[in-house]
Order: sequence, then structure tokens, then C-alpha cells
Amino acid sequence: MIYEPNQCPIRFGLSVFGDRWSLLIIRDMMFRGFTRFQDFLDAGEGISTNILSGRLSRLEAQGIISRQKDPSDGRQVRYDLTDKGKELLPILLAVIGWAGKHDPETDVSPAFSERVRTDILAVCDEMLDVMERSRSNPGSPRPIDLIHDTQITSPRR
Amino acid sequence: MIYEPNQCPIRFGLSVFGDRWSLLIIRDMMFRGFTRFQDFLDAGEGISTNILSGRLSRLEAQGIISRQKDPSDGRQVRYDLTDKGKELLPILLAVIGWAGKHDPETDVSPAFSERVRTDILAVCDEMLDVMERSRSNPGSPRPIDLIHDTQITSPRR
DNA sequence: AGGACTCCTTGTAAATTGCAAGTAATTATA
DNA sequence: TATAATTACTTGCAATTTACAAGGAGTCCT
Repeated sequence: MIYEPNQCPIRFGLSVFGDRWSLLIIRDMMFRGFTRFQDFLDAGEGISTNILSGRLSRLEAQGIISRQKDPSDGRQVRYDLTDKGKELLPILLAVIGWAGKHDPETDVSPAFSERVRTDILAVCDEMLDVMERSRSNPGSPRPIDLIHDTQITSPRR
Repeated sequence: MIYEPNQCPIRFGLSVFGDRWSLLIIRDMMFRGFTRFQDFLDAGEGISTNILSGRLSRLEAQGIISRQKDPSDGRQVRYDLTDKGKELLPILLAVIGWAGKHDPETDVSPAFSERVRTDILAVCDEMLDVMERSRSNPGSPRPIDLIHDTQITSPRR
């Protein structure tokens, strides 16, 4: 599973997320705000506990996510994207832009998909902004889904 | 190996290149101009023939690459990226930009990596341009490596 | 005709994954 | 305060996937 990263950037990327699950975990943290073990299990992708556990450990070892015990509930562990992890957003957006164009059954809106393709850096900035705000604002507890939420569909006014 | 793409764009992307080898094959076609079965075997990544064969079939079935017999040598088969395949370039570039920043042993030049991060669409256009020209110009037969070639490092004059 | 080259398949061992069950630590409940 | 429930894992084993080695079919070269 560890693909011996060497100097090639694509290989290095694959050593981090070149498997069936890692990118889905990162997606759920980025766009859906997942932070708990149980969140990922319940996401409907069908990952099993041993694999999830292994992936979370590896992502932590690679500095993509951080891990800390919840002070208010000692049973729970909280996983968060590090800056290094958040900087994967352009990659995810590029995938969204491509899939939005080529997946005939995509559920990405054409407008969002188009904007990602023509203005990816701006979309990226806006999303990081939204993520930051929703994290510091406990009012919106969880189920924002920034892929399907249309609030970032059109150029910022 | 086929991850049941559904409507989610990230899952759809993973159904195409979410494995150990597909993205490396695409990288070699995109940046190194590989077109032959043997090219990939000799690339030094250590892919075995059965896996390579399977991946090429799958990429063809997915419309990422085309496959045609070489008219001048009936033994050989030529693989080329389709437009759909070429449009994966922004994803590869985003990976390069990220790895260039976070891989301490990267061999990507800081200038190129930085430019990819701040100006990805322009870099993308220029690369497609270079690829098109090197394809129609039989003078440069093969080993350009557009990741490490510095010709696209600085803003276009 | 014989040999070499290219793409690809087959067989088998090794590695990885999926599934079910179980565990330890903590918290909620009776 | 015992008991049950919750959360984040770990373990064991069957099933799937991959790696490695060998071989084969079609084509070209001499």
C-alpha cells in the first residue's frame, strides 16, 4: 500500500492518496466536515473498521490530518485536516471539474463544474473561506456538503 | 478494482484513476509521450505485464485512451490520450503543485511548482500547446519530460 | 524457415481487503 | 452502583487482488 514515494510528484501524491479510500476520507473531511471515526463508517461508502483505522493512522503519519481526544467526551477522537491536508483542495476541485464534465450521471451542477474549470483558484479561496467560517461557527453543526451546496456556484458578487 | 462510480465526482474520478497504476500510465503518456506497451514496462516503475494490459484495457473502455495498430509495424499497438484523457491534465498539475510544496525530496523546481499553484490554467494551456506541437513534429521523438523540463517554468513572454 | 520482437494471457504464490466478531476505555442509564 | 451503550479500535479468517514467472500468438527481419 505504500508505493515508495520517490522524487516524482505524481508518485508522491499516489503514496498519500493513491488507494481506494484515502481520497474519500479527505473529501468527507473537506466538504462535509467529518471529524469522527463513526462519521466515516456511516458515510455509506462501506469502508470497514480495520481499513478506516489504518487509513486514518497513515494520513496522520503523513501529516495530512491531526488527531486529538475530544476533551468533552473521552471516548471520542477528533480528526482534522492539517494545512498540508487542506492544500489538497485544488486536487479535489480539479477532479470535480473533470468529473462534472465527463460523468454523464454526475450530480455536480453544470454551473459549478464550469466555474471550477475556468476559475479554480477563486473557487478554492472561497471554499477555504467557507470552511474556516463554518468551523469557527458552531451554528452549522455538520451536514454542509460543499460539493452540492450551490452557494459557491456563481462568481462572487 | 472498479469502485462503482456513482454521482459523486470524487468517486467517479477514483473509478478511473484511483489505483496504484492508472495515474502513472496517464502521467507517462501526458508528460513523456509514451505510446507503446513496452514504453510503460521500461519506465522503471515495475508494473507487470498482466496488470499493464488490464489497465490499458480499462482506460480504453473508459474513453481515456485510444488504441490502434501501428500501420507501419503490425506487431505494435499505439496508445494515445483522448481529449477526455488530456483533460486530466489539471488534476496532474494540481498534484504536482501540491507535491512540489510538500515533498521534501521533490525534483520539481520551486519556480515551476509555484507557478502551477498560482497560475494553473495558464500552465495547463501552455502544456497542451507543447504536447500538440511535439506530437505533430516527429523531430522530437520521445524523451521530453514536461514535468522536469524547465521550458514552462516562467510566465510566458 | 528460423529467430526475434511486441503485446498479451495463464498459473500460482504473496499481499491486501472485506467481513464478523471481540476488546478497552469511557459515558449514560436503571 | 451495577449494567448497558457508545466509540475507536484490533484480531482472525475467507475472499479478492496483485506480483512474478512462464508461455503463446501474431508480425517482422534475414
